[in-house]
Amino acid sequence: MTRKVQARTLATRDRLLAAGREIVTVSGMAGLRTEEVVLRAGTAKGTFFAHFTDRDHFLAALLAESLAGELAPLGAPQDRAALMRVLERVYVLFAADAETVALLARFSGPAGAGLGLDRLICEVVDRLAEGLGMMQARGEVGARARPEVLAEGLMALIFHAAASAQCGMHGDAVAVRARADRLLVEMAEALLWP
Amino acid sequence: MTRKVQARTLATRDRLLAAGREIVTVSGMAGLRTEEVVLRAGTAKGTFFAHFTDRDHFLAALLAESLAGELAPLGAPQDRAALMRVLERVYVLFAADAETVALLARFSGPAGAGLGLDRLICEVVDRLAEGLGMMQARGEVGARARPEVLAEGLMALIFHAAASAQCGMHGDAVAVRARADRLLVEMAEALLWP
DNA sequence: TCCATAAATTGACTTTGGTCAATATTGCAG
DNA sequence: CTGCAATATTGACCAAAGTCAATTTATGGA
Repeated sequence: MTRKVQARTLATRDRLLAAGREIVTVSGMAGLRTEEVVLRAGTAKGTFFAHFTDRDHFLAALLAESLAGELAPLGAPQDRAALMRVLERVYVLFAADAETVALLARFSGPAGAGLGLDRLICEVVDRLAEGLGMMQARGEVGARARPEVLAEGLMALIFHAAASAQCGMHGDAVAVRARADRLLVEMAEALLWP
Repeated sequence: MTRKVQARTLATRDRLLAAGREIVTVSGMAGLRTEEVVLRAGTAKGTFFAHFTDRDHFLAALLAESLAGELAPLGAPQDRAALMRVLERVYVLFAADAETVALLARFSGPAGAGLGLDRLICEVVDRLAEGLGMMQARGEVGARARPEVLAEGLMALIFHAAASAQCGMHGDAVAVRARADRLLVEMAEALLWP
């Protein structure tokens, strides 16, 4: 017989996530140790892995929390300029650091179902598609593809630009970033050309 | 004073890579243990890490070897049909498994400089751009962006489709794959529309 | 209230990636 | 050929993720 989730369970999960949040703000995702998480949360190691499949799933949950707060305010863009602002904003969030890029690559698709990240991305795509549909109706954007396809294409460009912007240990990080940025804009223009 | 690379060094590196190749064909990338690699190669653990930064860099080197053999035969596509065949081929190679997708996401950009993967991708992009340039001249493909930009955009779409095709533990893997496949084609058409 | 059992938690233990001071081998100048 | 400095190799050791049998705690029916 299957029972309802205990309040205790949710409380423990929240304590773990809160601990994770604290650590990430101080040491970044790369510096997060599960030992330290359970220490701060006041649980045993096993509890951590009873709640989250592995370290990466935990980080993905933290990232989803954090991105949700940033992405929620972004509504459907009403014109080309607003669209480009949204793309730029999402790109900046996604390219924040190498960990973020890796987590998004791994969990933003169907593989991340149930973690929050996938739904988050879907919502952004839906809002983009909504805006694109209106722009297509006004002839502001080409109608060579359905709005949903265009929206997903734009997300693909953002992911790619974010990945490209992750320059390992080069000194020319700024140049690489600028190039990725420009590429995103040029490709978006090509895709949207009326 | 800096000396020339010893033959011994290259031999050791080759033994490690050969061992890795064997293991991957049997157990896949996820099943590769560094212990087993050095056991088969007949070296100490430390030698492995003297040659490769970490396990992922080693896997990236293996992947680069393997992809090089597959990508080299692909010339510059002469027309739209040939272009779509190349895209499909590259997509299939990249979407082979979750490890491949993750490695490409991490090392195909500037972060993977010197590992071979980045150059491999660049070569494909260059050949695509070459073909696209000719097609643009014939009016077969839209000239809304420079050929190099279009080529990189197409690679972005391939990466995205490959990532989307990685369905964790769902039974509907086939449906997900088909959706990713269709998306790639539709977005490519939108980008190339004359 | 009481008990059977599902669910949650524990922490010692295992696995595995990665380090490093010590050692062995090689290239090269004299 | 010889000695020395650069390079390569070694393997014991460490750090941290992840496991699991045992234990505790909550739930819902009788």
